[in-house]
Amino acid sequence: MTGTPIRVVLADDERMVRTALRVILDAEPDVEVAGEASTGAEAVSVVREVRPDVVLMDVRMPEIDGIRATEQILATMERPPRIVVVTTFENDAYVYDALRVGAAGFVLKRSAADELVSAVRLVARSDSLLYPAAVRGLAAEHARRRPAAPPWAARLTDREADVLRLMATGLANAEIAGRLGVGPATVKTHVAAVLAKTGARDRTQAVIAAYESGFITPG
Amino acid sequence: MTGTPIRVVLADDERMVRTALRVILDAEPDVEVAGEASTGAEAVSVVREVRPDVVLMDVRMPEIDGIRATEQILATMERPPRIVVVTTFENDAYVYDALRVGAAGFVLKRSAADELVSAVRLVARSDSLLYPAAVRGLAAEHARRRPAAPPWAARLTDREADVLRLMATGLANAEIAGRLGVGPATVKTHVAAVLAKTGARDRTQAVIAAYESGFITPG
DNA sequence: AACCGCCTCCGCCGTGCGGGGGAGAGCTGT
DNA sequence: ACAGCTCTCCCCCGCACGGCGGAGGCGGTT
Repeated sequence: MTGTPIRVVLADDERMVRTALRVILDAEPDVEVAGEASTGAEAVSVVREVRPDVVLMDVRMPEIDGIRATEQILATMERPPRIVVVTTFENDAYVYDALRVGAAGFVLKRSAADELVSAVRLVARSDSLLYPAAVRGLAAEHARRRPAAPPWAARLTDREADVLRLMATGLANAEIAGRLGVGPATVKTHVAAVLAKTGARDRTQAVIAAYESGFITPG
Repeated sequence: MTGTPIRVVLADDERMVRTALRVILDAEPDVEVAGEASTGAEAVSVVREVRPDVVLMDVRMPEIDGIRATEQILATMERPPRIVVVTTFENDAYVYDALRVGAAGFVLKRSAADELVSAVRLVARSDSLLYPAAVRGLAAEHARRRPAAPPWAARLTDREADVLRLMATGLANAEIAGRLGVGPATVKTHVAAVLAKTGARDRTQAVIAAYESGFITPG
């Protein structure tokens, strides 16, 4: 626990917010504020320079907003820091964009001090805890709301279509079986039927066919 | 801090996992394991009975899976507990469903002990920290939009990107090898790297990730 | 009744796949 | 000179996958 402290960079256009955050974080022995930035562009350069563990990034900032700054940092650095987006409103539309470009999480400005500190510690030393990369695919996931009638769709039975949809979410046969409440052998039968009817050689080709034909759609 | 302990219910079909979780949590003075369940149906009834603060819910369970158990608990209780989904794979498709039905978060089984404890404490006493209720509106509200650059695309090497593209056309390893003019063993190495970096369990999940992230597009 | 499509499940079996190592060559930046 | 990354290739191993054939039940159609 008493190793090197968690190095944090604060990016917010309001000085008051920055100092508030700094006061909170400086009170913690294992956290060190390594830099500050007041614009998105500044944030990018400061982060590149000091190479922190965590960045607290405001969404609304002049020149470049927090989203694009996040995007640039994650895209251009080889070992990028974990970026926590700081926002005022829970339903801020920016939040969704932040998640999509790869932010590790977000905190509300009205959060209690210890919640903020918890968040920093959490993202600093866990790359797989609450809502990781998976969330970023969520938007795409739920956009699958458009049946487009592929040529072979009519030939698939209801059950086979169910199985194909679950295959296209990356599930293994045993998992599909659990989901549908049937035995693994049954799933294998349906999978075989799907492969035959779609002309696919394996489940991967079947999933590709499902995407390409519009049977299922990405975001 | 020294009020009533956080009461936790463990739901997992494997006894070993349950005891492991129990050992970890019992070591914490402010956490108390109030009950265990080995099936989804049992989880629902146990949770109703002991009324815990937090439920650690496995996704894969007999009778009723963790998703439906979560759904039932949240739907039928007036003050439902916070439910943390426990999963093995970061990209487990169940995760999306878990979020949609209202899970508070999820942890990976390979997480460190203190990460688990942090997660329990976090969800127990914060309803507005990392990824709160707002995320659940994501599926409904923020259905479409462009995924932009996937966070892992930058981390793929040129060769790995080549391999992923060929994987996404349905080619087997040997075929990719022939296409790239290298040996099959080399392709296997690249495939393994792609799986690791995308968090995919097998080539099918990797291809799905490629589609969903916009790395490749249908048509 | 006879037929047929669909769903459910059971074996057996070969193999491609993915995890776990390791290793050498080349190239870059310090 | 050295570390670090990438690309190349090798081994062993366990297992999920997919191909094969077979079977029973159930509901429609003829």
